[in-house]
Amino acid sequence: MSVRTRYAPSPTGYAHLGFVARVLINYAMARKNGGQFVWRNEDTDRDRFVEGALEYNMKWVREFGLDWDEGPDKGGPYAPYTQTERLPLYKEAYEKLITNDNAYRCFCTKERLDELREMQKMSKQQTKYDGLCRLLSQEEIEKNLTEGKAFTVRIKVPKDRKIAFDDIITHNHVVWDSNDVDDYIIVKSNGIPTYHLAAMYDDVAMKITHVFRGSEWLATTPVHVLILEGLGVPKEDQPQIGHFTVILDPNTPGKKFSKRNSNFKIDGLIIKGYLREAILNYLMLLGWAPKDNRELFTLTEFVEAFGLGGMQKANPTWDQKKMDWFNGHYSREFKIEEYTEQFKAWINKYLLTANAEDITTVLVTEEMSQEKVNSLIELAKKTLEDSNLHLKLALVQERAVNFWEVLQQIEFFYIKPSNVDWNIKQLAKIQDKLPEIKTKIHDLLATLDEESTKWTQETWEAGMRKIADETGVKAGDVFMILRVAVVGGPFSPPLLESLQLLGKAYILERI
RNA sequence: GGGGUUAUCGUCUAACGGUUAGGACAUCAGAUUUUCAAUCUGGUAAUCGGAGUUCGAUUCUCCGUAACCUCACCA
Repeated sequence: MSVRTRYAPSPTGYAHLGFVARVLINYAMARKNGGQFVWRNEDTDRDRFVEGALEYNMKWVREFGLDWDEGPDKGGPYAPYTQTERLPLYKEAYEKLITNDNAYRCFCTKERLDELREMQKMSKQQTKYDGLCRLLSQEEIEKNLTEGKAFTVRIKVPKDRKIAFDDIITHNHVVWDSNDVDDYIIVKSNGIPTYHLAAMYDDVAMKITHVFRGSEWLATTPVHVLILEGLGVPKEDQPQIGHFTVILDPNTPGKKFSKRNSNFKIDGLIIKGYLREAILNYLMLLGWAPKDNRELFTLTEFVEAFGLGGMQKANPTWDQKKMDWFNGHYSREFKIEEYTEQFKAWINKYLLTANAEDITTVLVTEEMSQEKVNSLIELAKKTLEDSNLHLKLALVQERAVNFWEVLQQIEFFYIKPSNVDWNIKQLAKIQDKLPEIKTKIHDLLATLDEESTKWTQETWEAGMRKIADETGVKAGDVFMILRVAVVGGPFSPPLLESLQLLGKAYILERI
């Protein structure tokens, strides 16, 4: 039997990187085994439905280079792949469950349920349905039905039984006492099934062999086992189920990473100019590790190396430093032409198309104002026109973590630094000599003809060292003075190479 | 409170019941260097606690502890 996995999000919100991590596992499992990967649209919650969420989430998963074989957008042999288009199927299923006494209609009102729960909480009892409607006679049920009373359908959990399943990720044999399991509602009073019924029914109907889902589903797994049994699905036709970890936020220890952290927005890192392959690679290793501890994987290499044995049980914490390291690694691997193309693609595709809100939440920080962000975006447009862009990028490629940093590091090539900060540690002791040295550097460069053979880094360097001798300061300090004048601060790409690209007029204007 | 899951350096993790408990990121020191990086070399750093099984426990069992998930007509 062919391996089939699925990713089944509900279109109730916008995806975050946790989505991508989960798709990655399902995708790898299917691809590794030559099977199919299915996208199913679980839109049974009409109240929380968000228009456009499905399309948005699909678009971004695709941006990461992940694709699926069957889904609401492309159809397939088990269509439809949107649950609200499958309602008649579920109806048939739950009627069968009722007929076979695996489920029952519950006419309790929301108010009674709320009251019941309140009372149980107050008396520190387990909050659980009390089973009142289990007691209804056939006559009472018929009467309620003819009166048109609204009802939900609940799973009828048997008494005094063990319910067990084997988790294919944690490799646990998990056992529940059925008396601890609630009679969950599997069909709402509007006739639409809840996750429990719809997902189980569809996994079987779509011949899904392996279900990888979040650990939030572990607690309701006994319900799912019961539904599968009640539906009469033989063991060998049931999907195998595994629960995987959630990614934790280092800023709020022990808490799930949320989209509120802009680094976890699905497009947050992308807008900052991180590379897809780097993000993907980092995500692979959050929750999975190979026996040999290899860390660098392309998507195809990951698929090749993937195995259930490497799945982790404990929740990992996001480490931005490691994310940065991966991005630096992949950035440095590019030839400069490719790197330049990637940079331009980032500007065109992500930076300039991002909406104002995304820009603000992702790029504006304590250190960077909205005005600064806006001016850098203007700069980004300008770099697109620069035929010498690749020469500048070559100087910053190995020292920037992401493209947004690149932009900041090449800014001085285009814009004269507005607030030059001379108050730096290295120059603290020679503040009084600054004017003299600046004049000498200016003279040195001003007297050289840009067209002449003397206009070289060697000449500059020799001249700079001579100035150092004459004024009795360290050569490094003289270089630093020139650096601060030209760049505006103590950090820069290689100085002389930068000057060469800048040109004489621009240098003299600044020193 | 009930049920379930998890626990190795700061972080991600490796270790048929037998290793000086390994690697990566981070960190520290050194080399290189006109700055910052990058690169190279080296160092610091961990088995949650307590019993038990065993010749021997990071690994198996039990008891604690902590964290997470769940206890909705949400998924």
